[in-house]
Parts: sequence; C-alpha cells; structure tokens
Amino acid sequence: MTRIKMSDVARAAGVSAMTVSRALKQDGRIAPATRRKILAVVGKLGYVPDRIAGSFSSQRSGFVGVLVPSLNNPHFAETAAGLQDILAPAGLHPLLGHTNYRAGQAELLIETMLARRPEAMIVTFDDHTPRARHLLATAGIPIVEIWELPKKPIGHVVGFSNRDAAAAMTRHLIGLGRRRIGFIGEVNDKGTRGAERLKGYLDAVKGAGLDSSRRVGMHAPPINMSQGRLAMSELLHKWPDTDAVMCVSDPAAFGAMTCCMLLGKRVPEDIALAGFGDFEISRCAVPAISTIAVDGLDIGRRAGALVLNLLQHQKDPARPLGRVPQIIVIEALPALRASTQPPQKTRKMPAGA
Amino acid sequence: MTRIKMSDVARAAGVSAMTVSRALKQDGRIAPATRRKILAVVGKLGYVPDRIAGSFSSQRSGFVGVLVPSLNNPHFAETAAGLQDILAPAGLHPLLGHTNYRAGQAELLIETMLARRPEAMIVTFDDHTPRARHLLATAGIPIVEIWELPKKPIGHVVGFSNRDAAAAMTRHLIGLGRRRIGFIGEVNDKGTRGAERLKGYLDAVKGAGLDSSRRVGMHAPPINMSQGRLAMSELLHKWPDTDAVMCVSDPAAFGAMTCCMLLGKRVPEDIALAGFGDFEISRCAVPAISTIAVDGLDIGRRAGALVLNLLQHQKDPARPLGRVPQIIVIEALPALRASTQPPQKTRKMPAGA
DNA sequence: CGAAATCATGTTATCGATAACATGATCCTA
DNA sequence: TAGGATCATGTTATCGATAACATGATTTCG
Repeated sequence: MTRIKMSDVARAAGVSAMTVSRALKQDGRIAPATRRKILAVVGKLGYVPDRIAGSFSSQRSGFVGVLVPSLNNPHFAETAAGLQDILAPAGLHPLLGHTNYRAGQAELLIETMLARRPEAMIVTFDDHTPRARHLLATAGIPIVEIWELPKKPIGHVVGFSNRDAAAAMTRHLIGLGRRRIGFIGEVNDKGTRGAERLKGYLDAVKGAGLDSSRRVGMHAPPINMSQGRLAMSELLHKWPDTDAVMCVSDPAAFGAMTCCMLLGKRVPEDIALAGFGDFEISRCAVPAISTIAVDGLDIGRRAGALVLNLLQHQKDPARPLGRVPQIIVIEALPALRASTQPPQKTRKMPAGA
Repeated sequence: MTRIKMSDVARAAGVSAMTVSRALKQDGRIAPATRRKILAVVGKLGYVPDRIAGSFSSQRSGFVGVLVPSLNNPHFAETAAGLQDILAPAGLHPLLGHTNYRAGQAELLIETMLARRPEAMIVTFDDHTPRARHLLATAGIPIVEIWELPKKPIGHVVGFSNRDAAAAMTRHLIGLGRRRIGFIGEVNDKGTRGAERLKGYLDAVKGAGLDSSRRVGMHAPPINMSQGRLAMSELLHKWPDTDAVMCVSDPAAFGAMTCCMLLGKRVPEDIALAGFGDFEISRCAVPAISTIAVDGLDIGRRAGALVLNLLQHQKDPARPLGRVPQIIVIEALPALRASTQPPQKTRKMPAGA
C-alpha cells in the first residue's frame, strides 16, 4: 500500500495539486465550495500531508529548537509547555532536547538541531562551549536565551537574575534576624544558574558583614532531595550553630528539612530554610519552605511570543530583550497550623539586573 | 549570506556532491584520505547538512514520535531520556509531544506528528479517540504503547499492569493487618492508568471482603500534592476510622501525609499510606511513604530498543510484545530513625498481566 | 599473468510539496 | 458598458540531498 500524496487527492477531487495545497492552509484564497469538496476527499482518503516535502519546498521547517538541561524538572517542563502554548497555534513545533546539564551534550544537540533548519532556537542559559555559541551565533536565525540574564548574550534574552533573586532571599533571612547563614549548592557548577545563586548568597552575606564560609557543595547539577539531606548533615556537623540555610533549589531545601526533622532541629525556630523555584513540595511540606517563585510557564510564553515577533519582523536590526519575568519571594509562615491549606504568604520583588 | 550547501563543499574539496554525502555518513565506502580532506573543508566552511532535504531524498525522516501525557512528571521525563539514550546513537531523534492528559490534544498531536513522517510512534497508554487509534493503526509504521498492558493494543507494547500493581500494594496493606482501606484517586479518569489502579484497589479490597466505598476522587489527572491533602481531609471526615489509604500517585500520597501531620494522625501507626511511582519524595519524606517503583528509564530504553528492532526487521509479521518491566513494592519502615538515609526496604514483584 | 571481484568515485533521476508566475472568469466603477 | 481590479485556479520550476546505476582503477587469486 503506497502512501497517498497530494496529487492523488487532487485527481480524486478534480482539481490541481496546487489547489489542494491552498485548501489545506488557512490563508489560501480559494472558493468555499472547492475547499469543502477537497477536505471531504482528504478525509475519505485519509490523506496526511508530507511536511518534509512541504518544508523542503517552502524552505520553512516549522520547527523551533528548544534546549533545556532536563525535562525532569517542573520548571523546564512548564517552560516547554508555555512554548507549545504559543508556538503551536502559529504552526510551529517545538523540537525538544535535553542536555543533562552537560555542555558537550548541548553542543551535539545544537548541531543536530541546526541540521533540521529550525526557524529559531531557544536555549537555557548554561555553560555552553565556544563552538556551541559560534554555531548559534552564525546560524542566521533568532536565538533566545532563557532562565538567566547573561552578561554576554548570544542573541535575545527572556530571563531574570538568579544572582539577584538569591541575594534577595538571603537578605530576607538576614532581615529575619539570622546571622549564621549557610549555603547548600552544587559542585562543578561553573557557568550555571546554581553558580549565579551562590554569588547572590555571597553578595548578601558579605554585604552584611556575615560569615560566608558555611558552604557545602554536594553534587553536580542538579542536586536532589537525598543529596540535600546529606549536605545539611555535613553542614550542621561542621557548623552546628548555623541558624539559616539558603539552598540552591527547593528539592535540596526539602532534603535539608528532613535532615533537621531527623536530628530534632525545629524549622524555622532553630533553623530557617530557604529554597529556590517554588516547587510544589515547598508549599505543601510541613513545615512549608520559603522559596522564590519563578514562573516557568511565563518564561516559555514570553520566549514563544518573542520568537513569533522576531520571525514576523526579521529585518528588525535592534536586539530587544524580552521582558523580564517577575520573581516572587514566598515566605513560609512559622506556625504549624491544623489546616489543610498550605500556610504561606507572598511578597513580590523586582527581578533585578 | 546564503547558506552553504553540499555542492559548495564538494567544489571546495574537488570532489562530487555524492562523495561528500558518503563522507558524512559512517557506512559509506570512501578513501580515508578523501574523507579527511572533505571533513576539513566541512569544518572550515562551517557546513551543516540540510536534514530536511536529506530526509526528503532518502524518504527517511529520522524521527520517532513520542507522546506522553506530561513532561512535568519524572517518570515520563525519564522515559523520554531512556528513549533518547537508545535512539540517538542510531541516528533517530525523538519528537516529543505532551497531551496534558487530554484525548483531543493527543489526536491533534498524532496527526501533526504523522505529517512529519516519523519512522515509528511511541504513545503512552491513555483514553485515545477512535480517530487517533485509526490514524496510528493505518500509519504503516511501528506503534508502541507504553506504561500499561492494554486489552486491545494498537501495536506493540512495553508496559505493565497498573491494575495488578495497585492490587499488589493494596494486598500488601491488607497483609499488614489493615482492614479499613481508602483510596485517593482522580475524577474523569476513564481509560487512564489511574483508573486501572483504582480497579486494582477494588480487586484487592473486594477480594478480601473489605469495605470498598472509602473512595475520594479529587481532580482530573494528574492529581497533585495539595489536592492529595484535600482529598485526605475529605476522606478522614467521611470515614474517620480509616486505617490505610492507597493513593493513585506519590504526590497525592505525600499531600495525604501532610494532612495527617496537620491533624495529628501518626503515619503509619494510625494510618498507613501507599503511593504509586517511587517518586523521590516518597523515599525522602519523613516518614517515608510506601510506594511502587516503576522504572520509567527502563521503559524508555526497552521501547527504544524495540523500535530499533522493528525497524531492522520490518517484514516481521509477528507482533511480539516488548518485555514487561518489573515492578517493585517499596515498603516504608515505620520507625522514624535519626539517620540521614531514607529508611526503606524493597521487595520485588512480578509485573504480571 | 589475466579475468573477475572489489573499490573509490562520478552521473543522473528523483523524492512531494509550494513559490512564482500565468490565465481565464467575474466584479466593480467611472 | 468598457477596462481595470480582483478572484479562483492552473502550470512550471525548484528546493538539496541521496538512491540507483555507471565507470575506471586496483586488487585478488587460480
């Protein structure tokens, strides 16, 4: 059984292939009666157009390459969903790749994706290789970096300052009266978002003249709950009088909290904990964990809208940054209340930089 | 600046385009010196082959369509990673789509994907529309359903019985002496994996002659932590003497646990909780939550290997099922120990159909 | 040593849709 | 009502790589 092609449909409908082509897109000027007849034939024959041939002919792939460190992360998953929300109605298909937080993998994926002639590329800020940056910069398509405000952007940007956000949260802890503040983070994190968050912690702690040595790096990105627990154990062993810990992510913070529970430390009375990312776990944990909300869905939607905008005005010589998403510091209330609702209040913050 | 094409490379290297084409694939018979020379020119010119043209010419897209309900779920994310592990070295690119647990969205995606002429389709078991099933069945490519053992498979299968797994866990609770066992699940879940798990719960509870009415359906799939908490609140309000609850997923179980904590119920002394999926939260929560481990990475790898196998032996008339992944019941130990290691033991189970 | 096999490379045709241009029919409007 | 504008559709050329076949050079082996 050979596959049905457009000319088969055309013959069955008594028109030319070009008319079928026009009937299948929304903008083609065609008589309503003709379109109806063609669509009926399409339905009857079960014709599915060959987008490869179409892409080849029109020189438009219909793809947007999207690179994230991991799909197993609600933020990037939401960003991917937000992109799809915006791109799909415009006839663009996100082509997802995940790098497992490795620059070499990213370079390989970028090359593979560029061979598919994407109409734009959206890459998560990370420690990209020089060759990866070069491939992107010379690809001749819109490039959007997300999830950070890089100092040397490759193209356009939809992000926020991880550094400023972490600094804001750390200052929040200082404002609550904490003075011996630790940090749980990652190792081998050069050029990552986690490294930026560590810088923000240092900005705040050093700025307040406090001890900045209470740092435990536990694992290469991404650190998980169990590693957060181990890191907390190590941190409390080295610096038992620590009264607050800023964690590079919410899962790490939750792991740290379980360590406190097992050791009989009260949270937040004895130790205040702060995470990053507003994962569901932070709102729902008992006690709840203070965190910084970053709206991954919004980042995806903004990036998608920016791409559509750039594709419409390709000649545009300017390099407008996408608007910066807002970050929100979410403070967990200390009291354990007999409620089925997560006890939290929120405070909006500028996303800085 | 016009894009460099293969004939440009050929001219610069003093060979024909066909020779360049052969040099760029591993199997082409070509003199090592010629290949070196061509690869040098490719590097110097920064040539990136046009896979669209290549796909069109060879009539091989290099895509495998992959449909999952959501990426914001570690299991499906891992399945996607497992697929990439296996497919990428074979030169196949997974084309990911997520349905948000909606059959209509799935149908749309299937149609869009088929237009890209995937070499195979991998779809997560779900309540697919008749048209979606028909499109898949008549696509003329290998179809693999994952994450369940469907009664009426569309093509091949790599999965396990969610029903049997949930029944095994429920029997495990019965074996621990529990007699008033509730279920927290989803609503509008016809034809989903969650609905199969509810059936498994009913199998076990009715089989043991116990009350099967203690059921709360909280939300359309996927239920989250907060909804699990609310569901538990409702369940305990209606049936205060409940001594165990089987939850459709780990996040729901964690939410249920936080409800117990807020209400002063001890877990597992007063109420035993069981989840599904072996999410990180279940191992790391204090107290830990009993759960059923399903190796999403393994499902992805098996499905990928099955696809490769099917593509190699296309004429194969048989319909071999992929091997069934093992499920493991993970029992949380009741004691809260002052340890930084999650206290759990595991027991392997048949994944049976 | 010579014929067949193997190897490295070149030539030609082709995949299926669509852009660009062409054409006849219908509709306005001065 | 004539002539241009608009509309619906048809015709032709084309996108860039690769499959299939062709060719000359080199190797192998009886």
